[in-house]
Order: sequence, then C-alpha cells, then structure tokens
Amino acid sequence: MPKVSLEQVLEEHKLFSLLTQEEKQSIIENSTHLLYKKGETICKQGAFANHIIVITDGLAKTYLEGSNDKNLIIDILKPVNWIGLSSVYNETTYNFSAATIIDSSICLIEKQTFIDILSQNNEFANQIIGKLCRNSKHFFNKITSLGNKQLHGRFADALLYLSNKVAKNPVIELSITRKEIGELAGISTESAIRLLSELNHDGIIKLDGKVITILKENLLVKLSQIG
Amino acid sequence: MPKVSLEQVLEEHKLFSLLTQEEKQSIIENSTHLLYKKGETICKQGAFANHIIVITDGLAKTYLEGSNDKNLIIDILKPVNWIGLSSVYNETTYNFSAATIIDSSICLIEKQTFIDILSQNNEFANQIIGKLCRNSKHFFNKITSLGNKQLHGRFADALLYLSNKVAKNPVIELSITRKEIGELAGISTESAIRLLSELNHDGIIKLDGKVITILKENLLVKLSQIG
DNA sequence: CGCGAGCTTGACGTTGTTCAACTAGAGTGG
DNA sequence: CCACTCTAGTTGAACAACGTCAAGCTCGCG
Repeated sequence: MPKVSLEQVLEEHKLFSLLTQEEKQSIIENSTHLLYKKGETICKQGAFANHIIVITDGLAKTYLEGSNDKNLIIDILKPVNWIGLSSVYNETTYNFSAATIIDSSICLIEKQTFIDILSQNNEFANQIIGKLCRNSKHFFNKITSLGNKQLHGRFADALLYLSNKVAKNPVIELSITRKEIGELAGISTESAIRLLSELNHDGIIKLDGKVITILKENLLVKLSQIG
Repeated sequence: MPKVSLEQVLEEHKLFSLLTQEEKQSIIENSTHLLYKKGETICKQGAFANHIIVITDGLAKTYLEGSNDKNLIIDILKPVNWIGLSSVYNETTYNFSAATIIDSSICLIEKQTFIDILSQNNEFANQIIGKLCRNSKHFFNKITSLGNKQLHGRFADALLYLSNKVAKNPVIELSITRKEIGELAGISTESAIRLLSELNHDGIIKLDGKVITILKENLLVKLSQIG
C-alpha cells in the first residue's frame, strides 16, 4: 500500500492544482496507485502505452534501451512528477522505459481520462505545454552533452544535473550506482568510476560511498563548458 | 517579397486549420513575413526569444552550437512548419539556433500573440501538445543515435531521417552539404564523406553530386539497428 | 561465514577525429 | 576570356580518446 493516498496527492500537489474536483475524481476512478519495489520496471519501451504515469513516492529513472544492451538514462525523477509525459499523445507505444531506483509509489492513470481532461481544461493543457517545453530544453542539453562534448564534459553535465535538478543540493544522496551515473552521462561504468576518483582526488567532489558531495561547482561548470 | 502571402498560408495550411478567422487576423497583424537568403541565421541560441517562427517556403535547419564550434543539427525543416516550437513557452531565450539552407520565406509571430491564442483556443492547444510529443519522439531517436550507436549506425539514422522525414522519398535532393550531413549524424565531415563513398561503392546508395539516392533501405535500417 | 553484486584499477585495442595535402568547380575581377 | 581565389569535397596517415577485458577487491546480506 502506498504511504500517501492518491486523494491527498491530488489535493495537495501543484501538478494537479488546475484540475476541478470533478476531474480529480475522474482520475481517482480511472487509475491505480501501486507500490513498486526497487529496480522494478514501470513501463517498457515499445509496449502499448495505455497509461499516464505519476511518481508519488520514491525515486525513478526513465531510459532508452540500445540494441547492445547499453542503456541511456534520460531523467531521474523525484515525487511528485509525471513520468514521460511526452510519450502519450499521438503515441500508441512508450518510446522509453522507466524503472524504480528505490521502493516507490506509482500512479497509473488511464490515458483516455487524461486526454479527456486535456480537451476540456484549457488552463491545464497550457500547463502541460509548459512542461513539455521544459522537457525539450532538457533534451537539448542531453543532445549537446552526447553530441559535442567528451568524457569530462559529459560527466560534469551528469553531476550538475544530479545536484541541481534532482537532489537540489550539493550533496547528492540518491542511492544511485556508478553504472547508473555512467548511463546518465553516456559513458562506460569504468570511465564514470575513474572520473569520480579523479575529481575526488582533485578536491572538486567528495566521495563517501554512494554519497557524492560537490565541493567546487564552478569548476564542474567550467568542465561542462569546455566540453 | 515572399512568394506566397501569409494570408494564403494561414488559410490553406493545416497547421492553422484550428484557428478562428479572428485569430488568424491577429497573427497577420502581429507578425512579419520575410525572405531570407541561403545560409542566413533565423534565430540564435541564447538570444531573447520574442517570436514563434514558421517556415513558409524554402528549407531550414535547427541546430545546437557546441563550445568547440561544432554544431549538431536537430531538424531539417520543409515548409510549412513551426521552427523550434519547444523554445517558446516558459523560455526567455532560444535554446537552439536556426538558419536557412536555401533561400526561404520565414514568418515571425509575436510570442504573446501566440500565447494568447493558446490560452483561448483549447483545440489548438491540444494540437500543439501533439506536435510537442512528436518532437520528443524525434529527440529520443537523436539521443539513442548519439548515445549508443557508433559511426555506421548514426550515419544510417541520418540518411533514413533525410529520406523518410524530410525528402519523403528515396531520392534525397536537398542541396545539403557533406558537412551538414556530418552535423546531422554527429560525426566529422571526413567520416561522413568516407561513409558516403563506402555505401556508394557497396551499392546501398547512389551518389550524384549532392543528390543521394537510397537503393537498399532495408540494409540501412539494419545498420541503424546494429548501431 | 560465504556468496554475489557493485566497485576499482591496469593494460590493451578499436574507433573515429584531426591534420595535412590535394582536387574540382563556381564565382570574381582584371 | 583567363588567371585567381574560395569553398566544398576527397583521401591517407597519425594520434588521442574511450571502451573493453580481465582480475581482484569490498561490503552487505542471507
């Protein structure tokens, strides 16, 4: 059983603040709210996309699966957030996969219910457009990182993302593995490890097991810019 | 002077079919419709984003600028299309650059006018959501291509994109340079040239100056899948 | 106490960029 | 009309960047 009730999330979180009581009720009636264990797959790239997904507790990742069993992490998502909003309109299948990183609560909303709300609530639709635009910006960063930066730049991007966008704190304490850091930066696990200890040695970050503390953000920003 | 009048484009193209006459009029009154010469910059990454851009004639590209003067082409756009829709809601600056590839007609619509229409025309807003979702899918392809494919896979992706999404024809006749093909695939110009002549030699494509004809698409698809 | 997953390090090989030199064609001015 | 320059294309060779492989380590958990 999820720790927090869906009703409460719908009432309290700004994600749903533009919805009418009727619309919230419709979501409650047309969704399931479940507990997922650490590492479970929430949705699978290529599978039929019947739901809009919201994470209400825990931590999750969205990622793209390569042919060579190499994954690329797109987002690390804290509650309360939409997971892969972009896959749902005009798409019959998910074009990404998502999985939990720690035990999490996930709400699956029937796609049609969501679309109905979009078509009747213009303010909400505009909010969603805003979200999608912000997503695009993130994608552009990702593409720049992968497309014209090398090792150090990519890695710095990944750390800055984790610190500024996910943890919102210089202390990154997310129970993320080195493998996942590599998949986030688009580099091999070994390279991620090497860079972590290199930056640790140089006093730019501090390592303590899975906890990474950013000591000199300005230098990371410089690394990101140099590429 | 653009070849086609903005009025005519607004009336005839499905991009604007959900707008009322009033809204179309508002666009006419709050936009400029200009001729751009080949190679001119339409908008610049980092500059204030005051306009929503539409290409009404010609051919354009959107691209991301790297620190090392390496560009990455995101889209090649034929008329009539929005250029970089994603940059405008919630963003004060363009997070991409755009330039013409051949002489083109470009319509610049005041951002506020566009936002006003979005907030009063729900059907149109939903259409834009659809567009943004389709964009996202393209970004995912791009990220997969850059992040977990190598040379051959990336190059195949670029050719398939040009053929299927832009030219909509196995014959790619777009006056695109080798440099631009490289920037689209995320590889160096030299590599692009080498791969073109390699595939030409193997009978997978046919080269005739700037015209590229895809002879064996299934093999390109295979290359794309292998990575 | 032992097992396994995640972590770490070094050596090696592949991949693809970079550099440099050369060619071809298109546009320009004498 | 012919040098001329400039851009785009082409090719080969050298080098750097990173991934891969292999081996050993550590820590948490059953």
